[in-house]
Amino acid sequence: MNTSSNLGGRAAAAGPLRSRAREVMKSEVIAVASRLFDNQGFDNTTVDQIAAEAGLSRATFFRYFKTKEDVALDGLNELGRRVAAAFIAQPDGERPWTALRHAFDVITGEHASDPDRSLRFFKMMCETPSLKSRHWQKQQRWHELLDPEMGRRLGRPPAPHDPAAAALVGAGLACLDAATEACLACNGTETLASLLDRSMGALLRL
Amino acid sequence: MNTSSNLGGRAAAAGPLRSRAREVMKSEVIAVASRLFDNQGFDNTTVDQIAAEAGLSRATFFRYFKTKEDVALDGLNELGRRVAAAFIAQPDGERPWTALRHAFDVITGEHASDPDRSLRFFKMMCETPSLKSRHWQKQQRWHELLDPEMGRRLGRPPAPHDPAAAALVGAGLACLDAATEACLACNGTETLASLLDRSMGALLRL
DNA sequence: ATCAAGTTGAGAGTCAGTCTCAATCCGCTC
DNA sequence: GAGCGGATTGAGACTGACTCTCAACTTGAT
Repeated sequence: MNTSSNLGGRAAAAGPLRSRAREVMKSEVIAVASRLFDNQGFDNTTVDQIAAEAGLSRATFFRYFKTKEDVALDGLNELGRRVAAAFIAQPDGERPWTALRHAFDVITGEHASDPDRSLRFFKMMCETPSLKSRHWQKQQRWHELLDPEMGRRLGRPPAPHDPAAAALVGAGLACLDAATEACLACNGTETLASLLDRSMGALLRL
Repeated sequence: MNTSSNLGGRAAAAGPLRSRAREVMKSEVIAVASRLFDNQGFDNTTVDQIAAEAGLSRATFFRYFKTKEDVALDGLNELGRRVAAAFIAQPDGERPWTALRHAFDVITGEHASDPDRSLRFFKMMCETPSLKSRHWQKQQRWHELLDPEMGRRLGRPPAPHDPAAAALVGAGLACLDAATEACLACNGTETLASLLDRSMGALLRL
């Protein structure tokens, strides 16, 4: 239970760059927590337990993660950045909706690379309201990155408070959610990519 | 601080029908809480304070409302039911997207009937992540009512795990959110209805 | 060697939400 | 009108997430 030797060793190994050490710490905590979440469920795992098994104090845990949910959702920030980058990288000739669909291939690709892990994650999220809620919150922050590019692609004069760009991005994210739910409902027998094609395609013929 | 006289009086007045008394109690608590939220902000108001001012114990408060957020969002359940009813009431000849837009007039009407109160509510929600989060959760439950009707209107053979209906409803709700944000951003100078027209109209030409 | 800045653990405190238990209130029956 | 049974309440203990403060320690630069 005494963690000082652990901490000393880890800090020495991480050594030079503070930010690097921080990332190492984070991913170790995430690894420990993921195992606990898988074994006992998210709600049945306390922060004290994660902290104890990862070898840090509860106070330090909250210095690394704002909330318990954030341990499980750490990847979403970078994922959002990657989706935004992919969106911006789409050719200008592409229609906005199609460009957004292609940008989401960052996500479908992530799913395709390890469908089992992905499905387990979806399942945990659906069973855990607080997690789903926090997931949505983090996804909402993607708007900050995606809306401006969507506005640019719509090519309108920058209307003062035009909700069109935000509406399109929000609709895209809603399609993503619907596809995710469907993917979970059919237990992964259909790919996320094909379900997303159907979701976003359905909006083409309103 | 002693509330027994209050309670005795209220209970006696409510008398015959239990469920009626329950509604009266709820709306009184909501009134007290709304005042506190307006004056001090949502996060700065504790459940103990609401309970004390409304003349009931904290335990009883949680028998009436699952969470503190639910006091502020009590109306959403009935609002969802009304939107669903309006959606079902649209003529079958209407295109699904247009029918959904018209169903949302239940909400735009609510906004139009008291724009100031509505704007204050939007503002509190935007300033309070836990509230926004819970609002989204409650709105997600509208899917249960809206998706089947949307599926019916799409007139497809009931595909096993087709995400189309959920995607359309989710997209509609995203447009509603975008319109709400825009309405708050322009401080109510544009009506929610016109902003919703622009949001949902933008999806017609993808 | 030392000094300053950053990081940590310990521990107390706040608040939401759950649970149990005893007291009370209600309508009902005898 | 006395008592009975179900429902509602308040009191209070308890859990767990999250915040804050403070003293001890580590690290890197001097």
